[in-house]
Amino acid sequence: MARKSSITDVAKLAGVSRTTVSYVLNNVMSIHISEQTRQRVLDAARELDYHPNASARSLARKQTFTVGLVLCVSPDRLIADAFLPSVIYGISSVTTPAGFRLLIEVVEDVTQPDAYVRLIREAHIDGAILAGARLGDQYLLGLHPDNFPLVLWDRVPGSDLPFVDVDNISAARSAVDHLISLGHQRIGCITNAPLEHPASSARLRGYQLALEMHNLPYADQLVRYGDFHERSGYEAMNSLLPERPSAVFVASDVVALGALRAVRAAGLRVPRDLAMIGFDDIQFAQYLQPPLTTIRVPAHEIGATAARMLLDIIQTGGHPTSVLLDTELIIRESCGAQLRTEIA
Amino acid sequence: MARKSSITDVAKLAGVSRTTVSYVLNNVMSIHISEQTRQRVLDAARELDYHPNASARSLARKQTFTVGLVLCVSPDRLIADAFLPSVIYGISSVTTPAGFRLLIEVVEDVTQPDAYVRLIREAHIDGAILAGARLGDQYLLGLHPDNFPLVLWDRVPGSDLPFVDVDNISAARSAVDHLISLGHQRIGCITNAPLEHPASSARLRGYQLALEMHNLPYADQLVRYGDFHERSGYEAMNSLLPERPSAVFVASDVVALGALRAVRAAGLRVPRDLAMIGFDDIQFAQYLQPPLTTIRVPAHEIGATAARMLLDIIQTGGHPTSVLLDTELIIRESCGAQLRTEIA
DNA sequence: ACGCTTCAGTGAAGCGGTTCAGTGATTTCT
DNA sequence: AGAAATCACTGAACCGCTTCACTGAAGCGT
Repeated sequence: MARKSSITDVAKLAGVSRTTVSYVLNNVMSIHISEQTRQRVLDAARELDYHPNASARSLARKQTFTVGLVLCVSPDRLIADAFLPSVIYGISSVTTPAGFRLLIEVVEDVTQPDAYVRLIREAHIDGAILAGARLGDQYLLGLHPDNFPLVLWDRVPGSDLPFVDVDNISAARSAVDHLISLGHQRIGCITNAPLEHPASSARLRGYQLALEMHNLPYADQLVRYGDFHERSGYEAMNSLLPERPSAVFVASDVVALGALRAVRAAGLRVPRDLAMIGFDDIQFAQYLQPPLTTIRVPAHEIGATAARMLLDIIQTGGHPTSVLLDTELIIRESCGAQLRTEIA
Repeated sequence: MARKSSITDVAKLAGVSRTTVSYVLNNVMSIHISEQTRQRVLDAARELDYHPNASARSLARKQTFTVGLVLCVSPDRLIADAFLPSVIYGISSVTTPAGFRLLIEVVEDVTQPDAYVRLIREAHIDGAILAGARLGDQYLLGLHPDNFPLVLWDRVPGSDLPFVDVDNISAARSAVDHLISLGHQRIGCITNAPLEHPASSARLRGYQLALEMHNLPYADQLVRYGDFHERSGYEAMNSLLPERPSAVFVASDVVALGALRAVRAAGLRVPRDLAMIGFDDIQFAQYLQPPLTTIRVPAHEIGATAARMLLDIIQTGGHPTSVLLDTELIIRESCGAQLRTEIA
C-alpha cells in the first residue's frame, strides 16, 4: 500500500506550516488565513489525496467521532430481530450526516459485559446506544456516574438513563380499544414475553386499562404468557381457546403466528370465529392469512431518535428527556373490521 | 468524567518506565521482565483500572483492530434484509475473539462512495467486508491496487477480489431437481431480481441446468423476472399462470409470497394444483400456508467466513480463495412432497 | 514617528501509546 | 580474571494531528 500522505507532506507541498494546514482543513474561523494560502493548502491536499488519519485526530482531539451500538442479546433473538436493520439505518441516517461513525458490539454473554466496558474505557467511542441492557446491571451503573454518554433502546427498570421506547401501554390500549369498538366483550390476551420484561408488562397494562375504560371485567383466566417464540403462541392459544374468547390481543406478531396456527388447528377461522390483533408489524404480518391487524413499531424512528439524543449529549452536553414514540394501529383483516364493513 | 489513567500513571505507581509497562501489558516475549516487576505492573494497572487508549495504540501501531462492514444498499432493501442480523452475528463471532471490532457503514447513495473511501483512507479500519458493491465501481478498483484488505459479500462481476457467496447455481439446480423428481415436467421460474444481479442470473442458470440434465426443454415463456419485492411475485405469477406450469421455482421467498397470493387469487391451491419452491428460507417461510419448501442460505456462515477471510488477509497477508457456501433444500409442504408421501 | 491593533502565520508542546537502540549490572565462559 | 553474553530495564524518538502562545509585518490613529 503506497504510503499515505500526512499533514507534513501537505505542509511541505504548500510551503506552509503544519499548523496552517490544520487550520485550513478544519475551517478554524478564529484564525485568519489569506485566501491565497488557503487555496495553496487546499490544492496541495487534493493533489496528494490527503485524508487526515483518524487515530491521530482522535488522539489529539480526545474525541473519536464514533458511537457504539451495543447489543446485549442472545444469539437466537439477535438473528430473529427483524427491527435491527431498520434501527441501524435509523441511527446511521442521523450519525452519518453529523460526521459520526457506528461501531457495533454484540455482547453474547450478558453476564460478561467486559466487552462493552472495554469499548468505553479504551475510548473507542464517544457514546453508546445500549440495547437489551439488563437489571440493575452493575456495570451500567458503574458507568453512569462517569457521565459517559449513554442512551437506552428499551427501558431498564432501575435506571435513570435516558431511553427511547415505544409507548407500549397506549399502543396495547388502542389495539384493545379497537376490538371493543368492534363489539367484543370477552377479549383474551397473550403477552409477548414473561412479565419481567418491561415491554411485556406494559402491554398487559394497556390491555387492562382498555378494559377498565369500558367497564369490562379483567379476568386472569383470559391471560396467557408468551416468550418471544412462535411455539409459545401456539401453546398459549391452545390453553386459551377453552375459555371461548371472541377476540385476542397478542402482544407480538411472532407469537401471534403460533396463536393463529392453534386457532386453525382447532378448526376455527379468523376473524369470523375469533378476532385477533398482533403487535410489531413485522414485515410478514401483511402476508398472513388473514393479513394481521397489528401495531406498527417505528423502528427507524427508534434508531434515529436514540441517535439524536446521544449526539445531543455528546455535542452539547445536553440532558435529553426520555422519549416514548407513538405507534400506529394497522387495520387489516384479522381483527374483523373489514368483515363488519362488508356486512354493513 | 474522571480523568482516565494513562500508561504514565501506571508506570509511576509501579515505579518503572512506561516502556516496561507497555512490554508487560502486551506480553512481549522477546523482552525479559522479572516476575516481581511484572506483578507490580499488573497490580498497578488493576488498581488504576487502566485501559490503554485505543486511538493512541492505533496511531503507534498503525493498526486499528477494527474491520468495516460496508452496506451499499438502498434503504428499502436494507430495512427488509432479514439476513443482516445473522450476518452481523456471524462476523462478530469471528472478529470479537480475534480482538477486532466492527464498524458499520451504510452507504445510501451507491453512486457516491466517498463515504467508504474515507473510511479506508482515514485509516479507521484495517479491512472491510463490502456488501452490494456494484459494477466496475471505479472506487473499488482504485482501492484494490493499494492491496487494502477487502472481501466481498456477494460477487462483483468484473473484479478479482475474494468473495463469499452461496452456490446459487447448484442451489437452484437442487430445487428444480427436486421438483422434477416429484414428476413435474412443466416447471416455471420466477427470478428474484433482474438479471444484472449476479445472484439472479446464477439461479436462473441453475434452473436451466436442471432441466438440461433431465432432457426437459427450456422455454422462455415459462420464465418471469422478479425484483426483490412481494408485488413483483404477484405480477409475475399472474402472467405465468396462463402458461399452465405444474410447478414453479421462485428464486426468492419474498417474491414467492406474492406468487402465492396470485395463485390463491386465481382459485388454485398449492401444492395440489401448483407446486412451489422458494429461495432464502426467510424466517416466515415455515409459517406460510402451506409451509414453503425453500433453499436455506447459511447467513451466519456467510458472515463468519467473510470475516475469517478478511482476518487472514489482515493478519497473515494471505490471499484467500473465494468461497461458495453450500445451501440446503428445506422440504416443507409447498412442493407437494408430503402430499405424495401421504398418497403413497 | 510612535504605540496599538489587526493580520497571517509559525514553533513547539502535547495527546497516549510503541519500539529501537542502548545501558549498567550480573552471570557465564575460557 | 577479563571478555562475552545475558538479564532487566530505560531513554527518547516516533506515530500524525491539534492547539496554545507567540512573532513579525502591515495598517491605523494622533
